[in-house]
Amino acid sequence: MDNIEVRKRLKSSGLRVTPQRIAVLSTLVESNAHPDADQIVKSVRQQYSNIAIGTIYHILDNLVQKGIIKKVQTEQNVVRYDAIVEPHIHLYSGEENRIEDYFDEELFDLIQDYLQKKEIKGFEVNDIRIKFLGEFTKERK
Amino acid sequence: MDNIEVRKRLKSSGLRVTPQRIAVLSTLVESNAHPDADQIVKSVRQQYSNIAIGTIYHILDNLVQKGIIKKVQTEQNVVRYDAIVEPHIHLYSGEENRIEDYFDEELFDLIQDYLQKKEIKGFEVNDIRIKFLGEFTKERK
DNA sequence: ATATATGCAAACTCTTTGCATCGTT
DNA sequence: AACGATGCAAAGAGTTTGCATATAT
Repeated sequence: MDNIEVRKRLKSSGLRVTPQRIAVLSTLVESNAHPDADQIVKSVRQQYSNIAIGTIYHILDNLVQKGIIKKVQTEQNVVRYDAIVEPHIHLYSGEENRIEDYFDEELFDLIQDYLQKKEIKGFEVNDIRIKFLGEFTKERK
Repeated sequence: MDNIEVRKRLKSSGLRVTPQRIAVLSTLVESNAHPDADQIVKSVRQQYSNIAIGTIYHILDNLVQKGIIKKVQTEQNVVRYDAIVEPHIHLYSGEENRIEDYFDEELFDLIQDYLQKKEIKGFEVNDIRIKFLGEFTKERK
């Protein structure tokens, strides 16, 4: 996704299009490492050396509110961010503290179908989060 | 589970059986609310008024290391704890910040079977974490 | 007796907040 | 011009750490 597309996404969400927001969202879109706020700060500061940490947190909050990005929880105590909002699975290695995306529509369909047949009493499901904990092997390294 | 069972669990894991550990683990076993460290401190202090926060964190870490309890991530930035280590799903309402357990062996079997047939390239799955985000309806309230 | 656990307090990390200034619409 | 966004610094929450003392084995 290029900058024009990033600007469009911001604009259509009703957020003002500022250089800082473009930089934050671009960074996130270009990264597949699910960076935390600190990593985003470091990355964005290569371009905007004086962007404030508070601003980064504000922007990330804005983007989450608008559904443009998602928060990712980790075993550590740090929020990470993901620019992919389509359903997907996170492969997580605690040893490496590494998150990779794993797309498997078939599996999601399987679960969706299951939930439709056998609904949960007293709970309405809006979103499904699946995480596989484990270890990355050579092929993926 | 009574205190004797809690002591057994601690002992068989190799941890020294201290009153503080018994209190922390008992609290966790008796709660189904997936409490965070602060809530555990408050609960345990009804019995041991001078237990230190640092000690609670130490104990919780010990228990997690030994696989007696598990950490639970939430949308907020607080770690919560779960004494149930068997596979189960978490129903989570952000509005209420509430986590409920949902046991569904059939669904886990479904996923297990699926993973056995179609393994993920470059990743070995050790644990599956599933969370449904949504809203609790009247019946469950 | 020894190794480990606890209590306490200080330190640390990540995140949030208040407020003046700046920039987008 | 007006409202919202940014920068800065201080504060806050949750968690970790160091060290002396206490306790389980």
